[in-house]
Amino acid sequence: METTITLRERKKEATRQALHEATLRLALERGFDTVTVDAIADEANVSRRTFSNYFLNKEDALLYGDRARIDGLLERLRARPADEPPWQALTRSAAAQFAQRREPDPNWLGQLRLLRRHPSLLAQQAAIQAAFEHELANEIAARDPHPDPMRARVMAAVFLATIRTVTAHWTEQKTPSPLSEAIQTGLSHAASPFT
Amino acid sequence: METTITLRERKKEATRQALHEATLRLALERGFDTVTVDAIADEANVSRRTFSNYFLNKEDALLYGDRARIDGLLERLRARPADEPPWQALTRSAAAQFAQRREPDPNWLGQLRLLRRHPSLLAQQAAIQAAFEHELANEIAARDPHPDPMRARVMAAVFLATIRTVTAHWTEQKTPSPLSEAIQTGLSHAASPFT
DNA sequence: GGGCAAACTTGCCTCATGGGCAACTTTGCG
DNA sequence: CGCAAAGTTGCCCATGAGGCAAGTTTGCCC
Repeated sequence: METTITLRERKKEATRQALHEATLRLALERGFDTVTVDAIADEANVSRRTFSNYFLNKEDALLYGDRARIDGLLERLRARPADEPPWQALTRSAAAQFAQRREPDPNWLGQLRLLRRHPSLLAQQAAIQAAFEHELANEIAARDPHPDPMRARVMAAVFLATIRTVTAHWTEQKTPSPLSEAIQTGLSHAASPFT
Repeated sequence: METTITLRERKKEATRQALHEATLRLALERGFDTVTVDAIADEANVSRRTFSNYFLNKEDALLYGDRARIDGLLERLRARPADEPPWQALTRSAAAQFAQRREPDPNWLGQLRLLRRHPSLLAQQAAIQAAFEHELANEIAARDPHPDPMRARVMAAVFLATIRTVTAHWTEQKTPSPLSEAIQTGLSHAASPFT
């Protein structure tokens, strides 16, 4: 599943990754909005036109990692026992996803720092998550003995919003505590009655 | 509070409203992405340059109503007794905000229909709400006897995500039941343990 | 190994857009 | 009534998205 078989596909993935990294690197160097797509394409040694073949815009390219991370989360979720209650499956998947690296990827931290300052990135991130919300909601409904579509969607939305919020908050505080802990705390807040 | 005193301010508001409505009208007629800013400005009898003075882009103009609605929500929240527990204050504010009209504004319904089909609108909406999240979180923290900043933010995010999700869901189902009910149900889902 | 088709990249072009600037018009107020 | 502030507009430019067609690379079958 990991190994993309054909050379063509491996190259494609490499290009995509290169563009993503070029975007991040330049954005951190010069500030996100002063970076042009031309510059990014240059940095990745492809034409500007090729950039457009891979990403819709700078935001999209920068947040490519987010897409991957969320995909990972979804995979973990699907791998969990089918009879596990939805919220527990979500929590455990999140735990697995965020616990993996002892110290977080510096690239990712850089991305988060940018995210905080640029509303256009926030918007794009939300759009990415919204696209996932449906799949997430389906997965949730599949585990619910009395599936209520709206409840499933709300749960999916709450889950994603919590992760996004906690991550943002964690980034702003230079908290020494690991992110995975913060996520668990946040999720438990979201899961317990707000009263 | 309602009456803007000066002529200047009334005119400004009228222009803004005209641009918003022109955007909605044209988007419903021709489809959101085939409408140009030029056409909108024309329809509202101002120059394209003036459009830019009021809104960042088409999405922003279309979602002007959302901004207003959210502002209303915040006002209602602030008007509530200071010692009311946060989640209850939120729920009641939402109830007041959504119960007001017996049958929803057809313009708003049109807007919601567009929202569903256009990710760029979803993104913009999320950005608007994100900008709001801080104020909401502050209001929440102010009501919490043991304020935990992260918890307040999570609560704000959960609240907004729930409203957004329920509204979207309600729009997709032609449910005969009123939106305000759906919102209350959704909020109660979000507030009760997901277990 | 050769060769063909599909996939990918690139350059070129066009149209839309955001926003700076400066001239002009409208409104507020002393 | 007249000036200053606020708002509008036209002009301009840098950037961007994406269609199209020519050129290049890769996959695959003979």
